[in-house]
Amino acid sequence: MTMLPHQITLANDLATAGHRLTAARRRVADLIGARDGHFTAAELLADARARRLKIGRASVFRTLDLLTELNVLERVDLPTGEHAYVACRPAHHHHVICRVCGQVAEVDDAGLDDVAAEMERRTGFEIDTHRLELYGRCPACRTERAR
Amino acid sequence: MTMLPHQITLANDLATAGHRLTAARRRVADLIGARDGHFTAAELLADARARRLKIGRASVFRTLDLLTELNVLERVDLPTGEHAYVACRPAHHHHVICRVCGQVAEVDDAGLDDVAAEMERRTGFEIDTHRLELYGRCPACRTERAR
DNA sequence: GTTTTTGCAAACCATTTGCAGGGTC
DNA sequence: GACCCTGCAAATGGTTTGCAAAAAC
Repeated sequence: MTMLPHQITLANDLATAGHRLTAARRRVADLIGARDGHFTAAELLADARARRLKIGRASVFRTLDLLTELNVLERVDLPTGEHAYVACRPAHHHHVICRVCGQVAEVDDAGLDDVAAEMERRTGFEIDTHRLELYGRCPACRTERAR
Repeated sequence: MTMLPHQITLANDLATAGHRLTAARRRVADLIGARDGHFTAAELLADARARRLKIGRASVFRTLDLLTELNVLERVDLPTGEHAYVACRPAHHHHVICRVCGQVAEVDDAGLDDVAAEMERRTGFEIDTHRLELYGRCPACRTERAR
């Protein structure tokens, strides 16, 4: 449930997982670190262009995939249908997403397992995974004028 | 938590919501009714072609959007990243999706609200929506050989 | 008759892939 | 030096759009 800078971690994770620490990857990691909240591949690409960084479209996608595999990035589907990514620690589970500013907070299961168990009981399904995404307004955006 | 035939409903809903009940829409509704579990736009299109029904690609997408707006269809994002649709009642509920056969069961909140409330408390966010998708194996696929 | 829908094809957008050159270990 | 990674541009796959003809009300 915290929002930490991840850029250092990102680069590290790449290196330690037996992947080469290249300029392109470092740039993508920086761009991600410079953002907070969720972001799409397109936004990252735009950021890169804005900063006049030379990164190929494909490399951005490839790096995003790689980081997702390493579990330092997670892909979420926004209610709009867009695919976004959020940086997060490799254990954690669910995301609360601010629909005003895009800020993301992480929360642990907080009893969700029990709910899943209950649903398992009711449906007869054997449930092995679940995805929960919550949307609302972050503390900052809440106070900012009733709106 | 049931799986009912929806085709009749689908057509009805269209008509009563001030939309024209056209051949194309009726065909899409039939195709949806003939499926159980989730399906993608592409699958529906394939079904139509298989049955030699004349429906334009665009009409399928347009009808799908329309039905989604009417809340008789819901769009879910499979873990694979695919977009699928499931027919369902226009109330708040969640889906349990069988990863073997694609069968979908509906469940109501079963205590999720409390979990959400807890997460609200912990993060300071004001949560107004959530999406939960559960994946596993349905009763039928469970019994079908340990696998 | 007016307004909504359709089907088609082209347009679009996001993501992927093949490949030759360049960088990293 | 070997292998991994990059950038590019072209290919792809899914979804949308513009428009004139056709259907619904």
